Amino acid sequence: MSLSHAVLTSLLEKPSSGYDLARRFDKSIGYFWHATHQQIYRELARMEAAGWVASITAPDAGNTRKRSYRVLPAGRDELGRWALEPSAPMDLRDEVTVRLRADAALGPLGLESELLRRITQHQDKLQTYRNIEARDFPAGKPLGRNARIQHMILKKGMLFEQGSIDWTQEMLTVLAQA
Amino acid sequence: MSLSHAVLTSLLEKPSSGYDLARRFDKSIGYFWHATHQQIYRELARMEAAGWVASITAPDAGNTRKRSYRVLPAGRDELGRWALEPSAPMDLRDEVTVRLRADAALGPLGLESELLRRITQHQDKLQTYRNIEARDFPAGKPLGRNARIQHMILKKGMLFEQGSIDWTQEMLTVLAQA
DNA sequence: TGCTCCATGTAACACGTTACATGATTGC
DNA sequence: GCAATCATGTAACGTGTTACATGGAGCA
Repeated sequence: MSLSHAVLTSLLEKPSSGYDLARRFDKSIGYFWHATHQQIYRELARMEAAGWVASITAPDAGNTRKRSYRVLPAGRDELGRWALEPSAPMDLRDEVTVRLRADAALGPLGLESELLRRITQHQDKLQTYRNIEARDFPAGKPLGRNARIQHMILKKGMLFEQGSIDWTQEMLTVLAQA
Repeated sequence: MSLSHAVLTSLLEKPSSGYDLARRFDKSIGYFWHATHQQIYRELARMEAAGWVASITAPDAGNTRKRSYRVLPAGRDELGRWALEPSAPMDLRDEVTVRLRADAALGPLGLESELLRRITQHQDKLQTYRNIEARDFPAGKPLGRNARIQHMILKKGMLFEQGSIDWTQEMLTVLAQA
């Protein structure tokens, strides 16, 4: 698996506490790799035991338990090693396709409202990505290699959302025909 | 989760043995919902205990243990109930985006060959889908409601593969620029 | 005889989700 | 004082993966 490597990458970009990582996984990187805070704490504990990361009491901890994690050389090595492994293609397991197959097998169930709801969700997410794009990758500003890579990852999300909207709309017309 | 409901749907389309289901999940439906044979046997056992499906010794079992499963009314009801539940949006967790982020954080790692490999995989899958489309949904032939839904699901896969090819090619040009 | 495929299963483990617990800090 | 948020964690369970086991059938 690669949750640990996603966390390593995120930590490399910015040393953080588990809580901050969890919130970042709910925002930027997490749009592409969801994880709950329990998963993240578990991975951090494992990686610290493995010597991939180290933690100190966070500078802004005050009287709290807040800890700050950073990547150790062994973690960098592991991440570089892993990044070059061949990776499995993404699988597209979307519950809605199963529901549509069930609709086809059982007869019309009235999935239209669900599809409309999905379109709204995709539009919201697309707008979120567009806002991030406008903020982080403004048109006309020259970007470095890292920024261009990050921008492409964001674009992937935008393409996916737009494609989902278009496909769902076509699906609605199919359901509308008798 | 919904593996059980995916299996129910598949069984509804055609009563089958666990082995046959596993092979179908490796072909048609499985392009959109992967499952190993162990998962399927586990689900079948659970659903039989729950009264959603029933099994008999398969007609073509011979001296083997082969069993044939079919959906019971309780299973149909459950599937119809589930299909109208609101569903979570699909998450796009692609390992390659994590690897690219790692590349951005660590410096150029040489992911080009991996990306080229992915393009080939996406092209192969696209061709597979096109073959299925030519066989099951030939142009000019009028299709019923069910066939149109199945066709749309297949199209979703084709759109995804084509989008992945295009995006990966653009990503390669980004990596090629210094 | 030995090989491959058919067909089902057990066991162990890794990953993901949900519920709950604990205590400090911040803002009204 | 009270609620919300910050911050970390335990426990239980469900899902997904990997390795291995078992035995029949078909074929050279």
